[in-house]
Amino acid sequence: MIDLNLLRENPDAIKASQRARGNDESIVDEAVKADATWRKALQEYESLRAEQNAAAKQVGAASKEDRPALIQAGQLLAERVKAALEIANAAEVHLNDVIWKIENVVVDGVPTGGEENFVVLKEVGTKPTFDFEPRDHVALGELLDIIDIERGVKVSGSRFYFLKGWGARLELALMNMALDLAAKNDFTALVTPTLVRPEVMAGTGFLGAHSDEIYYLPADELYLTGTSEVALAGYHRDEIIDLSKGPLRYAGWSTCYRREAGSAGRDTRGILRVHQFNKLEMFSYINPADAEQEHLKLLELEEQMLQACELAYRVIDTAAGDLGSSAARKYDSEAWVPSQQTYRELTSSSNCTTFQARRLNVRFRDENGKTQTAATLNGTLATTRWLVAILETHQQADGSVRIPAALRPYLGGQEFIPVVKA
RNA sequence: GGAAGCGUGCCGGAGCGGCCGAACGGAACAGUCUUGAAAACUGUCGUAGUUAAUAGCUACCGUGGGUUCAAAUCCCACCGCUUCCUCCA
Repeated sequence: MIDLNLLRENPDAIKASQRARGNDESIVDEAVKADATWRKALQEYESLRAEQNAAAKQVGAASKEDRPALIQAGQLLAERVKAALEIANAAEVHLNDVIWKIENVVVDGVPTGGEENFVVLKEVGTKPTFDFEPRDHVALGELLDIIDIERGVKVSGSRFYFLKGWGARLELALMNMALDLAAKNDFTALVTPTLVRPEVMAGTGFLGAHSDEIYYLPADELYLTGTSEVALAGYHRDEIIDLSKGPLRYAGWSTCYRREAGSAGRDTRGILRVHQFNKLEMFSYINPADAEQEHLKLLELEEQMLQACELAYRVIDTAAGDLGSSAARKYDSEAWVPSQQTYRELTSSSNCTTFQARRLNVRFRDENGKTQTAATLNGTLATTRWLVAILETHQQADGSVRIPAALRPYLGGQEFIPVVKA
């Protein structure tokens, strides 16, 4: 949710953001109008209510004889109050309807345009070259007997899989390495719930246009989360958190569930795009003044992970039109996937400024003791998808896969994943 | 799943339908005293909306409805917690 004060003081800034995103600008004018209407209605109601409160007090103090007349007057007043309240409530509902449609105001410097208008900030590492015909991760998974897609489909349907043997261990090793890195950098580990209430899901901004991406359990009114970001953002909902000793940082591990409703036919091969995977997510609660700096820190840690996995990658600054509704800026890092001869997203880090926290009512006390809405940021430190890039990048001619040195301590020192099928 | 009880401010804990945004205690903060500290004493001590306003007004006593001139206080529903029983790990 955007800041109402910004709407009142500088609606043009919001319009500019809407333009950059390719969103409707006129909704800002509508919001300004709705806000004014609501405030007027609210004042109307409040002054009537004040009158009523005073009148009710008189009844209490009045003598037996005077009471009937006062009560009768009060009855009339009560009706007017009720009517005024209804008007004010309706105005507030309308205001919220409009205001919730406005997406977060983008940070200065975010490239304008749509999905293809991203700016490449850097390219790191050398893309692997092979003096043999490289296999894709599906072939490698079969050869090494570490990814069983066939049985995943048998048990759960398309876009499901089993990780097996070294595959399962590799994923856990990756998660553990990421967790260690996070812990070293002041992130508290959290294993989070993956079923959340509607308010939390809505608060994080996932129930907007893309709500059909989300699994929902109507019998229990719970949503399955597509990322632990949801639980991590809800963690401090309705709290005044203490940021006086610095930001609150969490590293949330969870399984993630995505319906992939809009991507039928896309990435159908392998485990690049699946309904269920695991992820370690960084999440920071911070003073908004420090949010951009924190964003760079998250990116830096993501890069450390990519480098530890010895992957070639690039970092992009996502264009405004491709940002999620909560994000004011988003950096993605994409690793080179040899079988596709292209970069694929492995991490995504968003600065949500105060947008998410305002919806979830997460505040802190500033230097003056005043409560202020906190800023929230999130970033990926590891996901199951990383296995795709790792396996394909480090494959050998015989199909075995070299394990990056940084991961070996988490795998009992193992250096290669051996071929088990001829 | 069945039964009973309970949900009040940072915590504990009062609260006859009007005088309750809420007693009292603790914690915290500030000050007095003290060489310093403790103790004692004094004071401050919720959040939000509206407003030019740290004035006023409004709202909030689990949540949502209702009754009433007036609700923390009565009624209904829901949610949560505790205990007992049952069940299952």
